[in-house]
Amino acid sequence: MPKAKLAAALFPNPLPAPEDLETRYPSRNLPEGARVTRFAPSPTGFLHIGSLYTAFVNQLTVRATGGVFFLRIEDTDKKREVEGGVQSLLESLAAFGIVPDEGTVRTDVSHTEEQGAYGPYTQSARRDIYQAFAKALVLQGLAYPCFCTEDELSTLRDEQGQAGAIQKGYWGKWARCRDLPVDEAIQHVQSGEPWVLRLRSNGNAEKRVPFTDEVRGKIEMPENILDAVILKTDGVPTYHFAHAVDDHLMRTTHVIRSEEWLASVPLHLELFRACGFKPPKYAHISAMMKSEDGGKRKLSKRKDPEAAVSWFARQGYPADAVLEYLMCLISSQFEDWRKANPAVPRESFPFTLKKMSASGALFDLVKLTDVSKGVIAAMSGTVLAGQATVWAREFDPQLADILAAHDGYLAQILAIDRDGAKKPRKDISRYGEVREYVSYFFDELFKSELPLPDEMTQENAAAILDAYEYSAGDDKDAWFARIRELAVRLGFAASPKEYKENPGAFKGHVGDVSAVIRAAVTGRPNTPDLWAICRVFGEERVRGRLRNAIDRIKK
RNA sequence: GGCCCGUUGGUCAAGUGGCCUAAGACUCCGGCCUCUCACGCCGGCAACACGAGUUCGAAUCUCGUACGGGUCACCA
Repeated sequence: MPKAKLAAALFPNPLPAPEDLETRYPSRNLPEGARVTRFAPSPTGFLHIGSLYTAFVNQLTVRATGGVFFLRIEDTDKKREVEGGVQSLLESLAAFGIVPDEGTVRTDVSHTEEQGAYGPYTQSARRDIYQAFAKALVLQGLAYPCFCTEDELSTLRDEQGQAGAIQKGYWGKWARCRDLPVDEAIQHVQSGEPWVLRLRSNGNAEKRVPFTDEVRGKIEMPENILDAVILKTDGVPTYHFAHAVDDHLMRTTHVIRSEEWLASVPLHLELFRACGFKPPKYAHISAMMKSEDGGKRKLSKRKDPEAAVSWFARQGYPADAVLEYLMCLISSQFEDWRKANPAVPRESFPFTLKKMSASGALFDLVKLTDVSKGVIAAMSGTVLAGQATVWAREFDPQLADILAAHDGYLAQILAIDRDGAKKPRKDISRYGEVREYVSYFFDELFKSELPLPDEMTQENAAAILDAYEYSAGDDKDAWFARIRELAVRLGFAASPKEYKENPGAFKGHVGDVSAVIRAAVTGRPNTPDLWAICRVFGEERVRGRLRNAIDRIKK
């Protein structure tokens, strides 16, 4: 039994039996049609907007079916691992409403723990499981140890590079260790030489393997012929092997991942077959792109700050806005649906993988901004104030201090033209804009300027401010009637229409008179409803601002 | 370079052989509403990558070309 000897030399330590693993992780008992999906990031501590998108689609796929969405940590490459990466990953995901049913789950802000019966969900803790299946492969002659060094491999690549149009990689006559006699292999192992384990591919490049991608439809590719590495020198599996073992044992039904994996499907299919597993369904989602120099390219972690979801938080885009935007990318029908169902949770949207676009979409910040304005417009003043305050505490401490000194004030300000309005204002797209939006309400931030309309002279402005008397008791109609009356008294038209009909007869119109008052109170040419603003200020502060403006003109 | 995927207005996209003189949304430009702005409403600009073929008929099917993207690691 030479193969058994090889297997024993390769794996001297006791390992679970594959059959036992099968019974330990039985088929899931789920309702008909329920799907099992997963999100499987490596813990680099950096959540890419594209990863969020993928995770989101995975979760969405499951929600309507009563299935399971789990999180698996792919930490098989210790070089890329980052301290605290898992924790920050979970936080980022949770902030965007991605909450797995199983796997490594956050239980509170400082603590994570595994949930579910198909664990461990962290690959570094599954070493024995991979090795058990790897050993079984060796026993069947479907895998073999390879002793080629990095140098040998790179000269192999050089030779292939010069050989022209041949398939690159470890196969055929290039696969030197493939046909190493078993005795020799055992000797190498026993002498302590480092080795990797490779799949002994029985693929044929002339044959084609058909499969169905859930978003792209039928695809045909040449069979895999590469003797891919499945166990690295340190005994840890490569992505490909871990994918086969984990997604089989965790009973994943749909592997939804980014497009870059499409090319390795033939390998994955061969791995599933070699292990005796039934392959899952695949869906490959196109990557998010960014336009540059007229072309498009993948959003890059290094070059594009907006590739990181943390960027959106810093800018103050509500997580909800990002998700709503992502929904637009997931299905073009979403916007219509949303218009018809403004308050329905997006999980209820009838979503299908098939409807997803097979081409990569440019990430459109302008569109996000529009969506975000809509999301923020739907918030009450109190809610918006709360969100903005939370944002400020993290990203604008000075603002946070000012807000804290005026408890409840921000909510009053933001309620203007918002709470109860049929057409709430849509001029804030990010929490980061709130500071500028409300600055004139706070004496600490107010810039005393007096932007007057083009035709308005200083004398006329002074006359208006001298004559104007603010009374906090007026309702909106009375308030405006007072301004109109003042306008007429000072030689301004009572309405813009009247002015337009006979411009020569007036100094201007009510709008100009209001503009002067607005400028005096707020320092700005445009604002939300001035009457409401003045109410929030209170009589004393309004009069104070008016007086200051007069002094300014007369100084 | 081999293999694979993709290509409808500036952007996201509907469209699965006749309903397409090609929908909708964002942007941009006009106008209306209006005390300003924002909103809202009305209108406008703007596209089937190219070439062959199949067909009575093609954005839609086939082939080729071009362009874009992915992949070819002991990274995922």
